[in-house]
Amino acid sequence: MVRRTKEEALETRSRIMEAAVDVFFERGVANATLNDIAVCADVTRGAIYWHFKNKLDVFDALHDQLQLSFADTILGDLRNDHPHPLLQLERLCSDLLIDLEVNQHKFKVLSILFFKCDYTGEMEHFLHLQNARKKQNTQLFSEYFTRAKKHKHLVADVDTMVLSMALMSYITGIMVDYLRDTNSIVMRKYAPKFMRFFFKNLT
Amino acid sequence: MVRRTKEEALETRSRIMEAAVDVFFERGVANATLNDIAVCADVTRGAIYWHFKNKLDVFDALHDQLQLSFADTILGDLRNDHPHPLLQLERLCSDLLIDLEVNQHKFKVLSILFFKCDYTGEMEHFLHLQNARKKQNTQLFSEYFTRAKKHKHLVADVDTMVLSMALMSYITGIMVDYLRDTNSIVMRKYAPKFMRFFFKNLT
DNA sequence: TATTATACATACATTCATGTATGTATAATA
DNA sequence: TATTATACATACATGAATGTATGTATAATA
Repeated sequence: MVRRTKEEALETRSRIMEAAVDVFFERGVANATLNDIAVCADVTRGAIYWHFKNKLDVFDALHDQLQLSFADTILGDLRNDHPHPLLQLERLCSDLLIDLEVNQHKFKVLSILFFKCDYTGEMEHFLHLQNARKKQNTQLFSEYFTRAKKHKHLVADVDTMVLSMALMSYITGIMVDYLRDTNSIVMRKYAPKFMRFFFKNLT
Repeated sequence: MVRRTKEEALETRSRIMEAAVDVFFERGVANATLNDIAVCADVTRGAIYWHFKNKLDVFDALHDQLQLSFADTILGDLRNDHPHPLLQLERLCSDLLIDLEVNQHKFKVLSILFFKCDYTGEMEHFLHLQNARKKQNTQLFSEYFTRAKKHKHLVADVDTMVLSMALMSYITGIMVDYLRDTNSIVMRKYAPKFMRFFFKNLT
């Protein structure tokens, strides 16, 4: 029994979160027990109850982390004033998809969100969060199209919001299908193809 | 305590399945108890254990039912030798999406599959089933494109499988986004728009 | 340096769903 | 019509996860 420093405590907290990712990924959120997570993080349940209110609170932390990372990526990309916004967006989307193949952490967390948890009861709240984020991200996507209009790369009468929603759903679908069956395609090869197809009749 | 006839027994079985849909939809598969389902179906757990092995077996029945219905719809449509396969497929996809808004049962079951269950442990099996079905349905989709090539509606050098996969993912994404937030769009209005956009550069 | 709050570990009580075993009235069947 | 299998209902034992209460060694702080 040792009293940890504040630094060590923070490290414990993030170890718990990493362990939660692994346990949620393998056992599912509903089926995962706090003891599973504790064992995986090499602590006891006491530690988890110290850092988090309960299992939901752990999930909440993971959820928040991912949601923010997505919006950040887009916002960061938007700061770059690209001469051809459509190509810029095409590249961004392609990269987002390919990142699933590269970034093991994102892959696991997204797999959890799509396939390893049920959004009922207190979990339903997270669907609302996802919807809110989706609307924000759709807005961000439409910004690319608006810029494209200014560059005369896009005819003025297209509905940028419908276009953004379509693109968002397209990406969601590709992600879902990929996460469900990782072996079905190699993202590095197919993501550009899929995206090229979408943007082909725009550029 | 009455002994039911065979007819009544079959009715009991389907009542249990319907109740399961409602309970799974509200409480989630993992969180739903067999007692919840029993109460909802106005029977006891004994009845469920008589008709099904356990909760997973109930889910399996629901899963099977839906999977078959989808393939049937496509196969039935393919029997119709339409003069313009691309428009035929566009219409089919649009109808499939709009059906979510009309058919309450499909809506609930698909919501369960996407958002109310986690595919871990013994549930993982169903992901494999879904992958297998997806491959079959993608094949069926590509049949439309192959026919379109014969009609010279599609240039010969496009990869029909990639096109089918893209379309499949597109539909998946639209479904997921719609099921997650039913109020975001009116399918009757947007499904044709989304589909038109996809087929615009093909037709 | 004395005190206090921290960062956990340990122990316990409660709840609750599951599977199974058993009971039983009555269709089905011969 | 007698028998048997059916279609459930009821009762019970088991296990397991949760939340909390309590213990404690030591950073932090004054």
